This record gives sequence, C-alpha cells and structure tokens, in this order.
Amino acid sequence: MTSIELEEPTKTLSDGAFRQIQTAIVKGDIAPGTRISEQYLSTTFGIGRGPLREAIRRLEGRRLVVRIPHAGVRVVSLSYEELIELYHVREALEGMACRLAAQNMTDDEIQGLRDVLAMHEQHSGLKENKSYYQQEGDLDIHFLIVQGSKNRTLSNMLCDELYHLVRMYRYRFSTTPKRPQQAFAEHHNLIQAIADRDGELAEMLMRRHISASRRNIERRMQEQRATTSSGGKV
Amino acid sequence: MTSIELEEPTKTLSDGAFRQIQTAIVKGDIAPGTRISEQYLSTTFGIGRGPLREAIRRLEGRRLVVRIPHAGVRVVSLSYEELIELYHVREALEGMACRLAAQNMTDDEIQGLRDVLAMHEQHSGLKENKSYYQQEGDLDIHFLIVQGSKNRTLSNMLCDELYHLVRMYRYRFSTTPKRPQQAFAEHHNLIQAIADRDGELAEMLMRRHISASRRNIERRMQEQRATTSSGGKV
DNA sequence: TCGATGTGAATTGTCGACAATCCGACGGCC
DNA sequence: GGCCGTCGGATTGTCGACAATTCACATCGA
Repeated sequence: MTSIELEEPTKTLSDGAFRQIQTAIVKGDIAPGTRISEQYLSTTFGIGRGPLREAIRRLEGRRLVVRIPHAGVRVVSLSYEELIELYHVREALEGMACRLAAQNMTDDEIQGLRDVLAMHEQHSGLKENKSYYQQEGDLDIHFLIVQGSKNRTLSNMLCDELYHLVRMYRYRFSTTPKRPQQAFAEHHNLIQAIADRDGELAEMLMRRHISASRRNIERRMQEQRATTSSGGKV
Repeated sequence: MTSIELEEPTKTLSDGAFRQIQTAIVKGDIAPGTRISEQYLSTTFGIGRGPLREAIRRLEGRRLVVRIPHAGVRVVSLSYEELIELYHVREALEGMACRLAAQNMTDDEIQGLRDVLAMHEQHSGLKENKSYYQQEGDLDIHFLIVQGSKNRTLSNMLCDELYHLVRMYRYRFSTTPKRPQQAFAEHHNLIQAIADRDGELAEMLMRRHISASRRNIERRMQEQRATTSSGGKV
C-alpha cells in the first residue's frame, strides 16, 4: 500500500528492462561492482541489444551503473567514504523535507503516517522480524514524509536517486541490536513534531535520526574493518 | 580556467552527442519545451540513430529531457514552482557545502577563490558587462566552493545535476538592476567567512545569498506575470 | 622465473532496414 | 455546422549484422 514503486504497465521494452534492472540492482540481486554483459541481459530478458543498451544508458544517467567505453558497465560500488557522504547529504535534504512536511502535510496525511507507524509497530513486535522494519518500513516513513513536503523537485531527488543507493546498502547493517527500537522511537517523536506543526523541531529530529543512522554504520564499519582489512569498497 | 566543463576527448559517438546536446540545452540553444526529433539530430551530428537514442536516454536519466513513449522527447521545461523549488534545494545543499568548504578547503584553494573574485570584480567594473558576471562568474564561485567541500557525492549532485538546470534559466534574470553588485558583496563576505574557517557563518551567508537570488526571481516573475498573463511554464 | 609482446576470441560500438505506434487531415454522418 | 471514424504520413521502437576495440592467454626473450 505504501510501496515506493508504482507498477505502471510498461509501454516499451526499454522501459521494462530499465525497471527490472533497476530493481535488481537496488534489491541486491546484482551485487555492487558486478560487471553486467549486454549479451547476458539480452538473452535473460529476451529482448534485443538495442533497447537494452538504452535502458543501461538511462541507468548510467542515474548513476546506478558506471560505464567504461569499450569495456562494459559495472553496477555502481560506493566506497565507505561515499556512503557516509550520502548520509550527510540525506541529512541536509531530508531535514529540509521534514520542515516543509510539518508546514504542508494535510491532517489526513499525518494520520496516514501514524497508521503506517502503528502497522510497523505491530509487525515488528509480533514477528520480531527486525530486518523488515529496518529495511523497508523505515524508508516507507521517510518516503511519506518527503512526499508530504509538497516539493516535487526535492521528492524526485530523494526518492528517485538517493533512496535507491541507500537501499542498495541498507540490508548490510540491518541487524544492529538495538537500532530498530531506537529508530522506531525516533520516528514516533518525529511524527509528533510534524503533527504539532513544529517545523524547526521536526527538522532537527530528522537530522539527528539520520545522523544516528550514519554513526551506526560508521561504528559497524569500523568493527568490520578491525577484523577483515578489506579494501575501500563496501 | 575555471570552466565547469572539462573537455576530454570524446571516446564514442554516443558520448559526444550526449555532451553536445547537453551543452546545447544548458546554453539555451535549444529552448525549454522544444520537441527534438531523432532524425534531425541524427543528420545534424552526422551519426546514426542508435548512438543518438542512447545519448537521449542518458539525458532522460538526468532529467534534462522528458520522454513520452511513441511521441518523442522534449527538452525539460520547469514550471515557475519547480524553479523556486530548485532554489530551495540549492539553499539546503549549498549551505551544507559552504559549511564543509570552510572546514576542508586548503589555504591555496581559498586564495584561488579570492583570485577569481578579484578577476570578476575587474571584469565587471571594466566592461560594465553585468550579464557575464551574473551568468557564469557567479556559478564559478559556487562551483569552486562546492568542490572545496571535499564531498564528492555532494559535488556530483550540485554540479552535474542542479547547476545545469539553474544555468538553463539563469540568463532570463540576469539584467536585474542592482543584483550583480549585491551578489558580488555577498560573495566577498562569503569568502571571508570561509577564510576565517567559520562554517556556521559561511553556511548562513550562503543560504541568504541563494535566498536573495530566489526572491529576486520571484519578484521579477511576478512583475512579468502582471503584464503578460502567460501559462505556468517559464 | 619474470616480464613484455603478439595474437585471437569475446564484447562493445555503429549502422541500416523493418515493424509498431501516434498525429493530423479528410470525408462522412448526425 | 459540428463531431466522429478512417486513412495517410511521419516518427519512434526494435531487430539483426558488421566493424572497432579491448582483454586474456599464450608465446617468446632476457
């Protein structure tokens, strides 16, 4: 119901391939850094190389894949630094979105926010399935708030570009012990501030929420690096 | 010297077409909202439709053109509201960039910033060519500051996506009487704050600088609307 | 044994032709 | 006279084949 992807009927083969590859990358079916050959995708989706290449070019424009001329395309692979940078950008952008949401959301939309939160609370408490909450539910809340800012330019940047990258790397840090409950509490306060139409507070809470999430990643990444001295890519 | 575009030799026809069309759109050679036919571009650039379509798909991914299946592509045309939204986003993002720049720029880079400002002062004072300063010089300063943030993710978003859209609509408002001098003074204070390593002040000044620029557009747009009751697109 | 170099296979880049779809004009009908 | 269906032209979408470039492997020499 609150799904980010709205499944419209695909009009052209190129559009269909674009969506399928995008979701495959975002969901992690294709690991970051993987080289994807045209022929493989061509036979997999059962379409010619023409539309396929066009789909890849669109993904290239969205920075989900990087292309090296005459050497193929690879799924984008964020370095540790780039992932942290991404969260810093989110902090600024979603903080702004949250302030605008406190001003511009309708009462019905705020109620919808509460409903989703309650649903996640049940789901999280009932099944103790923390990964679900952390993985998708969190983004659903953020998604609704961003939409509530009523700034379409901002929504596009956040939902169509940054969130895909965030989702790519989200599942890796979803099992941090106390983080889900903490995030839930932060969401609760966040929504309350929006309901109170307190934009200043809402922005500050959102910034701290994302900041806490970022620090959580930093901490886990350092732990991981202490054990395995891997390269820069995550 | 401080040009945004770094002209690397184009490796493939598709890449070459991508850049040429992009600059043509950004510089205003192709007006916003114009429908661009594949055949025309194909014969103009002297390349086949295949690479051309791929270039267009990349532009589509960057939101510089919008595509309607089976009906062609049009150069993106921002509505008045979207243009204002764009400046709000810039306010948040460049404010952040400016704060980071105050922390992370080297002394040499700050000196480079001052050099560019001095150069623009001479240029602006000598030739009284206000449009140049407002049009490109302003963005050069912003460009250098964003690069100085040392946040590559932020740089990419600002320089590769937003600035192109800003430049598309910049020339229309370049002749506002006192704005260039005012902007110059704002740049001066901005750079001083960065040199003083005062991130808080630098962010605030940048936000106000962009906010002033936005209000300038809003004012001129309302004047324009008062005379000609045109549609929403600008 | 290690490095450089040349060859070959695989992959990407490009082109032309054909099919599917949409837009505008014309004529018929109410 | 105005509206609707049909037809034609033009444009876009798709496919297959060929050329250009790169990468890997094997070979040769120091």
